[in-house]
Amino acid sequence: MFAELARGSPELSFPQSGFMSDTTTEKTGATTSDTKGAAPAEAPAEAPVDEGRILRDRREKADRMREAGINLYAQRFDPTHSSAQVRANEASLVKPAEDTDSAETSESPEPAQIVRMAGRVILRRPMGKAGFLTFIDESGRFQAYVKRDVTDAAGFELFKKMLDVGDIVGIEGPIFVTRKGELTIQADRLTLLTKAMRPLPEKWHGLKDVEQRYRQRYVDLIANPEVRDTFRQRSAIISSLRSQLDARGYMEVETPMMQLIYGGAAARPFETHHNALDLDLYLRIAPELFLKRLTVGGFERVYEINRNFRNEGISTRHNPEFTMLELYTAYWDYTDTMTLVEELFRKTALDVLGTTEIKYQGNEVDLAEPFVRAPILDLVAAELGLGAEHGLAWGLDSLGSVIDLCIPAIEKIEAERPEAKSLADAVKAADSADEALMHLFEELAEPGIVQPTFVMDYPKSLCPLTKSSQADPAIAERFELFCCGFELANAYSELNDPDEQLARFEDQVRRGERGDAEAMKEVDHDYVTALQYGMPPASGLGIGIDRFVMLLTDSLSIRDVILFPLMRPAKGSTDRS
RNA sequence: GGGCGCGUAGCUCAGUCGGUAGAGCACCGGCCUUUUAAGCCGUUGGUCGUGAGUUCGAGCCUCACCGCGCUCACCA
Repeated sequence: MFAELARGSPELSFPQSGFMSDTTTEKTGATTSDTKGAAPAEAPAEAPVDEGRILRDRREKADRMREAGINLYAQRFDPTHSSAQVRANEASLVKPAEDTDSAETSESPEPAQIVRMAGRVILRRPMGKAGFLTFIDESGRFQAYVKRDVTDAAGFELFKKMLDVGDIVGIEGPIFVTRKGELTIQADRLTLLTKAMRPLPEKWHGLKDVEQRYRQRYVDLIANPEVRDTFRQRSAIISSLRSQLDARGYMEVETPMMQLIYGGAAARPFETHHNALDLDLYLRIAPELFLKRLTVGGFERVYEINRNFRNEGISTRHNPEFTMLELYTAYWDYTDTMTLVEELFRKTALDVLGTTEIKYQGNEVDLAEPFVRAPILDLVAAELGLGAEHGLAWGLDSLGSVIDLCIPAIEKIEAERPEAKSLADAVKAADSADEALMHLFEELAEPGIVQPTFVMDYPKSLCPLTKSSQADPAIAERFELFCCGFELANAYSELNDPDEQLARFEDQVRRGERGDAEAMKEVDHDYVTALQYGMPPASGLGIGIDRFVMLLTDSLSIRDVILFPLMRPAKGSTDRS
């Protein structure tokens, strides 16, 4: 590839270099005035008043450049090297002799190789008849050296008079090393590729304002290199998961995001409407019921990585649209899925970070260690100090038995920990014994789980899509993976008995009628029909991709791993856009 | 939705006791042919989130509202 780079060839194309080009002049000149004239008919000619002096200056400068025949928005450019490629090939690219005078004597044994690079100018250091500019391309920063004696006249004029930090430029010339030892491209030719009309954030503090970073992520990405790294890692994580699943024989599918009946999770949906069919639809809260229909159809290993939408509050761990990996494996139960999760997490960390040792907000976790497997009730009993023969069980008829077992221990805890106040009240106010115990788990045990832990064996009454255990019918074969204090995955052995599924759906609808906003509103009869055709025993898994990315990138907020998190519209004067 | 905090120049931030708004960088002008946040000299730039109120006088005090962050509730 580099061999094609004609050594010092005069024919290297420089498509829009034409400061001097008459045709370019005419064309851009005409375009400019036409554009102005053709603007929305009665639109006021003046730009918005609040633009500020810097923006007005930039506009006036752009007008002057257009009048001089400069194309502010070039058609194309052919970079031969990224900054990373130049660094990787330093030995073969750097001019043999640094002595600039000898170049004039035309005796240089080998003409230096000419390269072309492109990127956004982030620093300018003019020094009279020469100067440096630092630019970034996707692989990093690099500097160019501009000098009146070597740079084309139009390029030098551009650098001296018109170039702004933020502009995107193309540079052509040989690579050399400066006296201070920095790898540099000598700009034999310098061309404007895109004019920036707005200034970049301050050059060493960057962009700090969190709100602006989220609202204008493009600026955040320019100004904060570590943000680029985070989103590169996010992409690499998803890519790693896909290749692992593909290698294991899973097929990626897409199922409906607009659904007539929503299901597959306990959550409130977004509502929308199809005009032509005059049909009310929901944005999906989970793809589960459709993916399982596919296992009925004979696809034994399927997965989907895509968005779900839940009409709930926003927090550092919740965005209304979030990305989930959901997969289903025929003939497995939830213990097989536990093994899969461990292997997926390990391999992804290795692929993306090169290690299984993770630091998250001060916690250290090694994914190479076997994940703990712990029944919920054992964790609750341990927190309450009840010992091995704790007597806790799912499906107890009365709340009274839970109260008898737990309240003495809870009261002791409340006395010791002020933040645990009202725990006893919450237990007494629960709708069922199962909910009381789940509440105890969430309050007492869940926040303290740092090492990766499969919390397993949930109450059947709260898991309408999960198959029960043979050993104890009150137990649902379900686990959730917790790590560093938050939930990362949820999985179970799938309920595939159509009669039982119908009964559980009907129970859900009754709950909804009693006022549970997160229960199903309507039985999905087609899903029951699918089960009647026979679904193989199967285990399903959901991994919250955003949270997994948070864990691997040490991000405190889900908004730091979602490119464009949902924000309220900016109103009034805080609107900077 | 509740609680706490924040909002000042394009960016990062000061702003005392209520006395009429500042710095650095950026911008603009000048000098400078291997710099490194280049340097030197000189300018310019403000609806102090919005709107009321108190006051002779409000960036500062009071109230309401808007937006953001953290947190609680809810959830994955």
